[in-house]
Amino acid sequence: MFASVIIDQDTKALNKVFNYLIPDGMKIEKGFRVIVPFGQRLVQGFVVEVNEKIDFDLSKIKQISSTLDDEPIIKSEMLELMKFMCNKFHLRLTSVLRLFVPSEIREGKVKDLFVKWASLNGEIDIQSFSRANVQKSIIEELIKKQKVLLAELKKNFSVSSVNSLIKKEIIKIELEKQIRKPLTIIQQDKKIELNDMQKNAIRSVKGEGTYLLHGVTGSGKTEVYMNLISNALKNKKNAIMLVPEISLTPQVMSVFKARFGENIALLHSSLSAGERFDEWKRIFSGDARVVVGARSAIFAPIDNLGIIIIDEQHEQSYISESNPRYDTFEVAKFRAEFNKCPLLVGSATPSVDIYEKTKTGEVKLIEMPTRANGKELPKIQIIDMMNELRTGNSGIFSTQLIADLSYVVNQKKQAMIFINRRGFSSFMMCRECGYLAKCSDCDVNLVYHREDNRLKCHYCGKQYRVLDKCPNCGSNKIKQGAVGTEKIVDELKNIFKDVKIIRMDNDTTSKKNGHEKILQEFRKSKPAILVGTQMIAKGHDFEDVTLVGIIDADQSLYRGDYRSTERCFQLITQVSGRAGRSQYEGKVDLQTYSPRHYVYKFAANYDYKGFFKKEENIRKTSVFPPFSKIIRILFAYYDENVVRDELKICYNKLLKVREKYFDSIIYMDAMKSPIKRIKNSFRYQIIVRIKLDNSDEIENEIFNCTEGNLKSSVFFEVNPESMS
DNA sequence: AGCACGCCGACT
DNA sequence: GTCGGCGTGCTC
Repeated sequence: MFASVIIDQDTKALNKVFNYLIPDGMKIEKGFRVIVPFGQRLVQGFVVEVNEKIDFDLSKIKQISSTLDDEPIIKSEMLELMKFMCNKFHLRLTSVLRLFVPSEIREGKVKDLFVKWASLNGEIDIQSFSRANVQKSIIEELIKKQKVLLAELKKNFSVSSVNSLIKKEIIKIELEKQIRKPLTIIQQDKKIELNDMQKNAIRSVKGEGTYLLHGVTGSGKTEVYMNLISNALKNKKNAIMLVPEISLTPQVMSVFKARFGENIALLHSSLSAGERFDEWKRIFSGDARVVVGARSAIFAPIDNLGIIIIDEQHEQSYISESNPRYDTFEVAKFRAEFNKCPLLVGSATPSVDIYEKTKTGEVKLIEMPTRANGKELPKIQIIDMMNELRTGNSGIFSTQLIADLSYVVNQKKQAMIFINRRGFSSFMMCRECGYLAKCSDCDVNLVYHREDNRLKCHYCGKQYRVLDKCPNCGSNKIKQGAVGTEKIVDELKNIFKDVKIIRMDNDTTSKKNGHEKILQEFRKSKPAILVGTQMIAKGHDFEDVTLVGIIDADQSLYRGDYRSTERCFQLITQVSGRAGRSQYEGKVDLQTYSPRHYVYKFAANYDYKGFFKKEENIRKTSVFPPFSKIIRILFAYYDENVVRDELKICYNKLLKVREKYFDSIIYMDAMKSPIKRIKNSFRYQIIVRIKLDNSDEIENEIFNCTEGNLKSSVFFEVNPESMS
């Protein structure tokens, strides 16, 4: 018998299977990890197939050295998924396989955790310890308690006495496997009476297929999810639920823990290696039947799925931005089809892409148009910042926002100020000559961070000392430019002297539990103003927040990205949802320099359908996704000439493809990437926009043009989230 | 990825 | 003469 093995080394050259002979008597199945001789050394690999015959020169074949598993670590569903993902996203076999097995397991560095119990090894004659008093009392303790934790014994008596008793084999040690449980707040499960809208939603999800739950903020989507998961469990099936990393807060987790208890496994980025290892094994062994986690939890080794749920479907984080790049929705759809179970995605602001699919019937639409508590959504006021300028206010805050903030402060309530950037101010710029401080390894401007008074590169993390003189012209008029969270906090502190003003962004939450600490502090301070980036927009219910200010709504709008309007709409809706969650009425002040843009009118009226219709129309006439496909091929290498040459080779091949599909290719061009250099690699890219008919075939032909023996790293993306 | 093989310059 | 630089190519 022969085994087809994928070598666990993520290189272009090893992106294929190697055949090995299975030694007599060795148990090998699909999905086993094995050690095989490879060249001059031994390497780890994954068995993906077992065959009787192979198409390979038998004289060159080697034997498998050993196995690492006695049951498949990769189940057959995942092997199918591997093939699907390699095709769909043009990925390497190994990079996909590595997604399925957490590095803690793959590298074998993390082991099961054991606690050591000490007990007496048979009958002991206590009289024989006349001289050794400590040892005597240890034995007395053990007679009394039978079993004592070794660590406790060592702490309460003396380490050396305990050790000598172990050496004399008077004490025996037993190992007990310990499961490392991620810390969660224990909370009582509140059974909530479902309303008709929710009951209807639950009833609508029946049988295979993809469903979109479009429910306004506060319509009670989470209850719907939990009921559907309960139903799956009742039917002896398992479930996966994905949420954006950012909303995996202890609060959210404790709600699920309260409902599903020991059945649940949590997977997210702040687990320790040991916790992740144990959670994964609990899922693998079938002990955990509900997996709740961020993007990568879709690869959880759980079978017999009864439902897959993706919450906040529109979130960018579901499309992996770094390698391997994949779209979680497509993976979830594959797994749902494989398990013949429903896939439910939910959002208050679905992506244009998925909503379009409800029109074609590919996705079934379920609507929850009203809030569960019957409260009105907060009123959104559009504030024209151009008008502020005309009336002589060139500050960050409009007079309206200041007035509303004062009101909130007087009422001892809370407000949130939302801003799109981090850092004190974006860039350091010389007012004399226009010099901008840049990173030496990346083609990006450095960002000033006041907390540690340094300049940082947000792409490679390199840090620099602050400039006091312009290195170009020597002037000392080198200053920060645009507005960031720190600047806003400073200005607010000037206006509201005795009010608690809290900042929350990437910098202040980077420490462990930093997130939680800030939110707790905010929760107990009244009045208070919380200033933050995207992360304040997600899933926190603060009863006393009655005002939300959006400082620079336009930020996301004019970036030349076809998705920027939809993002802007999502952001406003999302942030607005933070105001007036309880009995108090909420208000949103939306500051913009382009108040007449259609996105604001629809957003202010919470008119998703109206927005979708307008946006759909624009995308259709301009032939942008979902009515076309955008392919981006990025080349990166440290030698600029090499990248350019290799890009040219690829482009020349592409010209032939364009000739062949002339009517289908709307646009094709090669250029420098907007960020020309990252981590000392020069970045060049080709953008191709193609019509939808035949697009899979054309996509594959385009992909083929990128293959060949190239020095550059090549990244191939369809409808990328970002072009930089 | 690693490791061998191979082809050129520097030197105990 | 040889030692060692790294560019190229292969690993069932």
